[in-house]
Amino acid sequence: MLTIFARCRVHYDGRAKSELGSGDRVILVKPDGAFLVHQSKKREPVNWQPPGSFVTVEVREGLVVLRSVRRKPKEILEVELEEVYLASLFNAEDYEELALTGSEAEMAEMIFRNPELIEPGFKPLFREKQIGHGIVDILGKDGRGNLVVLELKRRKADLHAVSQLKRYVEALEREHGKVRGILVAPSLTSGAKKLLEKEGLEFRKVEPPKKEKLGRGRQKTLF
Amino acid sequence: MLTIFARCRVHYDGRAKSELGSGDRVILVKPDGAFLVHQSKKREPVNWQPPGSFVTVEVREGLVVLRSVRRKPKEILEVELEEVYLASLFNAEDYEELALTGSEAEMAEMIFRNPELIEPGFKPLFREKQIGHGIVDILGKDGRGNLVVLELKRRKADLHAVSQLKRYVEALEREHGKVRGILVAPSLTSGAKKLLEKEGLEFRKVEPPKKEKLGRGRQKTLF
DNA sequence: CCATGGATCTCGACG
DNA sequence: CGTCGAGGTCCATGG
Repeated sequence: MLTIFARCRVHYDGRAKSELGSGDRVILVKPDGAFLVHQSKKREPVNWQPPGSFVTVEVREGLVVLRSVRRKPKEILEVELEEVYLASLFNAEDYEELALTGSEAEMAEMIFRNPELIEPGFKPLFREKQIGHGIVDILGKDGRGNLVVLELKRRKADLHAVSQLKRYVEALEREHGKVRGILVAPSLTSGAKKLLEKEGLEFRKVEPPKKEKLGRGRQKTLF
Repeated sequence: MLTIFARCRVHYDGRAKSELGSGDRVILVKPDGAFLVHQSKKREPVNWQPPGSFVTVEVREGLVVLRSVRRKPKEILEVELEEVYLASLFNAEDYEELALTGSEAEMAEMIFRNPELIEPGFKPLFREKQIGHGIVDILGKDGRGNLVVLELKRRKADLHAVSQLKRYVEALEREHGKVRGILVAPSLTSGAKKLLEKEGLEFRKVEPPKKEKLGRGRQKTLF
């Protein structure tokens, strides 16, 4: 990894186009082609290039210019180095992957193992099931044999989540009869609650589970 | 800005929970409280804390531990430094803001200045208009006096965009009569096209404009 | 390659 | 502060 502290200008053209005037930034170039330009504020880089991009260095009018090019979509990022304060190369050895818990995927596993979290008699049948217009989180049946669609959210559900659920319910109702739609989340925004009620959809309060023992991130390759 | 190259372990608990075993990473701590841990791959930090978090340093069992705490939601990030290869402090002076063109906001401006991009006789009336369930990009009327909702996307529109548009149309049709919904984007995904047609919604191909002369980012405060 | 949807999304705007 | 939606979103997963 190459890290540079420098006063620089940045030019980007691709999906959009941007200019950034002269100022001090941290530049990070990763071996996979990822390229980051960070100002002294915010979590997000002010400019960047994703992994798979290719870096070159050239001198233009006495200035060193870093140029990162991405194919498909065609994007070009150029950093004019006006004054380099420090440049360092870091050969990072890292064989570890992040192990994370509390995801929506774990909510789904929990519901499959414990369907009464939704309601007594609920039977989950499919996971990530492709239907007419989209991919349903969980498709199952209730105690009376009605088709039930679950839309899971690991955090507070908003209007978008309700629209998503409604789209699935309507797609399924074209082939089957009445279909129940249940939004499963820790909570709802005020607007989501209003729309949910108006559309005749349901809500179950469920928190994403946090495992105590976190496996290695590699575990995911075992499935 | 503080930058550290180190072999470290990372522990996070908050909205989710994660563990990252020992390996070499770049750690970036910004004066606004943003805290980033980067592995040698990907554009995204493997662990982070957003701006507004507070960093402390402590020594635990002979190891230096960086601890970043966020209030609301309560989140804790801890980095155990096992071996520090380099640590540097960079006093970055930067008064420039990014000037970006090609955004959805600029698509909207273009349509207000040039409504026939949608169709002859179209009259845009409101921008970012709050309606029953959400906020409409552009609300206007067509040549025959019908209410028209535009949903703009700066890139290829997907199923999600169609659901959004449909939600707006249905909310408006509760009060007014027939309402036309038009998705305005450079292109559509296959699934979006199918759903759009089934729902009786329309599509107009429009590319986000790229300005030639980019103003300072500050310009946005003038509106 | 495209399509789909999650994310510790982040970020800005508005009420 | 919560709600809402954009984003050069990035990213993994399937077809």
